[in-house]
Amino acid sequence: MVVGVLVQLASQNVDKIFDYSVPKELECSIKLGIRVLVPFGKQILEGFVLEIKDSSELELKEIYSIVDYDIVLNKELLALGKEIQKDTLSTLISAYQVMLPKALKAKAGTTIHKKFHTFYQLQQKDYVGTSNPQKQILELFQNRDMIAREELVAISLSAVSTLVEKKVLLPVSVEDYRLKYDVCQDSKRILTSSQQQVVNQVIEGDCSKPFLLFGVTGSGKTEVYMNIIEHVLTQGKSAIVLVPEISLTPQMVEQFSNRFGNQIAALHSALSDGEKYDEWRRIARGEANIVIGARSAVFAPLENIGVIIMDEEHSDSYKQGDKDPRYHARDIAIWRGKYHSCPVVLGSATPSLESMARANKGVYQLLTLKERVNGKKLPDVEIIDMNQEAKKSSSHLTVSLLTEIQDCIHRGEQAILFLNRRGFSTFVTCKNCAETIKCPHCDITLTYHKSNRMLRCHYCGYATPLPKICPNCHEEALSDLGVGTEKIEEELHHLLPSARVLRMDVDTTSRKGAHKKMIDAFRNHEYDILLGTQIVAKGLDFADVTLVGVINADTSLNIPDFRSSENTYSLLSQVAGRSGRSSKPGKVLIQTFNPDHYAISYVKGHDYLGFYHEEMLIRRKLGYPPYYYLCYIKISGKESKYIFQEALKIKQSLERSLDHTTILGPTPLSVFRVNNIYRYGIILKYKKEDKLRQNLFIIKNHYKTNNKVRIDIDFSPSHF
DNA sequence: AGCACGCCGACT
DNA sequence: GTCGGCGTGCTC
Repeated sequence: MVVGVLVQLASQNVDKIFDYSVPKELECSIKLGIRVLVPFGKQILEGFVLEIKDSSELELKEIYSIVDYDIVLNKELLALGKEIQKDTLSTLISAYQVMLPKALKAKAGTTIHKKFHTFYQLQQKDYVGTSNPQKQILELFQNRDMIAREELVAISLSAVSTLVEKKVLLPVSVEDYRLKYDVCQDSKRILTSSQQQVVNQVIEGDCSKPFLLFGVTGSGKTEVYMNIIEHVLTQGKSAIVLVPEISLTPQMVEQFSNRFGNQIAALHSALSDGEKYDEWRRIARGEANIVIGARSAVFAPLENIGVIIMDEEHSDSYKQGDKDPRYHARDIAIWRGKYHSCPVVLGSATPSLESMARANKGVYQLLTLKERVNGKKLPDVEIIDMNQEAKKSSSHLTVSLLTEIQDCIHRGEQAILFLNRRGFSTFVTCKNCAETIKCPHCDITLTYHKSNRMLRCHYCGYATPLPKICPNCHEEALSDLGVGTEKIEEELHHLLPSARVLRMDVDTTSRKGAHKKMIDAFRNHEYDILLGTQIVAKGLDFADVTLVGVINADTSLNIPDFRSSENTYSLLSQVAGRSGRSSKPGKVLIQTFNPDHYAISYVKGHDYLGFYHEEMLIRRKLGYPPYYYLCYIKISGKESKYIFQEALKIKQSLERSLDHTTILGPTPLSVFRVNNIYRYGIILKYKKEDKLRQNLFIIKNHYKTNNKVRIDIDFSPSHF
């Protein structure tokens, strides 16, 4: 017997299948998708068995040993890995490694310490106890087939040992799963008719096309998901639920665990590697049939999937952009949906433009939830023009906002204050007229480089020195902006001394469990105001929050990215959606220097479609997605001149080989030098380019032995 | 990723 | 004459 093995070495040069012969005694343990140890040059490495055959033309070494007796990559995942390699031009090994928990990756450096608990199983069903404790113990087995040692020993230690001696009970070791979920049965709610309609369409409709569930904040999407899953479970199938970042949506996990108990497995970043491994194992063994998790949970080793749900489908956290394979979980979900012939549900209150455009073209099936459950109205949104306010006071909190906060607290209700911190101080704004300086060719905010006092466009490379005076109002008032939550907290203490403020950001929630504690404390009214960044924007559901204040709507608008309007609209809508979710009407105040910008003004009317149509016009005009595909090529290395030369060569080679593609750059990345590595980017825009992957593959191949140049390719980057 | 092979500079 | 620099290439 001969096996084809892919070694766990993340190097392009070794990313191919090597043949090994199998010693006779190991033959019966060989299966596709297990890991084996193989001699590789002078070292012994772990690898995946991808092929099993009778012979090979080469002279072969023998497999050293077998690592897994259970398959780690099933047939589906093996096929999916090849697809990912083809699609993203990543190495095959990176595609497989991203599917598995870190603990299964070679050289993780962490050993898994399993905890075992002893349980007892009934061996002889007809045995009747001879003593009272024995009878008591045996009675417990009437409706359970496995009982923990502690429970039985509590009745009588000696009776347990007698029963074991008589072979009535069998002790078994069971891995101690670190996470337990308890079911609480009464968490089911009755669906509204529109919710029910959506559920029916998913479970009865045509599942060959993904569904886009467009539902306003508070329309009860989670309840819809749970009902679909309930139906899927009755068919004996399993489900995957993807969430942007599970630590941001603890309430969702709670709802699911209340409803489905131990059937769920949660995979998220707050778990240790060991805990992730436990959960992954439970899934692989079929002990959990609902998987909830962030991006990589889309690879959960479930069999017989009945539905894949992606909540907040617009979130850019679904795209892995920092390392290979640069995949989008949405694409993987759709691929797996096809494989299992099951529905894929993409849910959002603010769908990505790509998805909505596909829905409009009929590529996705659009499902809509227009209203909040129980007929609750969406909150009133008021926009505060900071251009006027900034002249009156230098505070970040306007009088109108402070007054509303005060009123809200007096009514015994709560407020969320959102500080938009993205794009922190890399752009320049005029303090007098609020003008931000844009690229004349790209309609993109220029990025300010402090080191050489230049403004630069990261799309086309245009650069200009930072002017002394504002080109719009000719005042000498240009400055870069930046505020932190600490600063706002200080101001609040000063201006509203009696208000109890809970500050929540990366610094305060980094400790394990801190996030949940804070949420509970806020829910229990230990605080009046929840102040935070992105972390307070999404998924939270507090009944008594009737006011949401956005301190600075503009920061996300000014980041130099073609998606900045989309991200801003989506973010503001999501934050706004935190207000007035229960019986009391909600209000939202948005402080902005750009009150007339469409990404902000459409939030006022909760008019996603209005925003969508306006943004689509701009995308078409500027040649961005969804009208064009993008591909980003990053060329990096230690010698900046040489890197630029090579980047130029790549551009020229692409110009020669591609017919229907716009090629921009090479331009230096916004952070040009990182750890003394210089980086250039080339952007490709295309509608249809059959030869693209083939040509990029050749380029990547060409540089794989050149350790002075590193090439990273990202198809459909979420940002540059 | 390692590790060997290989062909050029400064040393016991 | 040798030790050692890291460029190039291979690992079934």
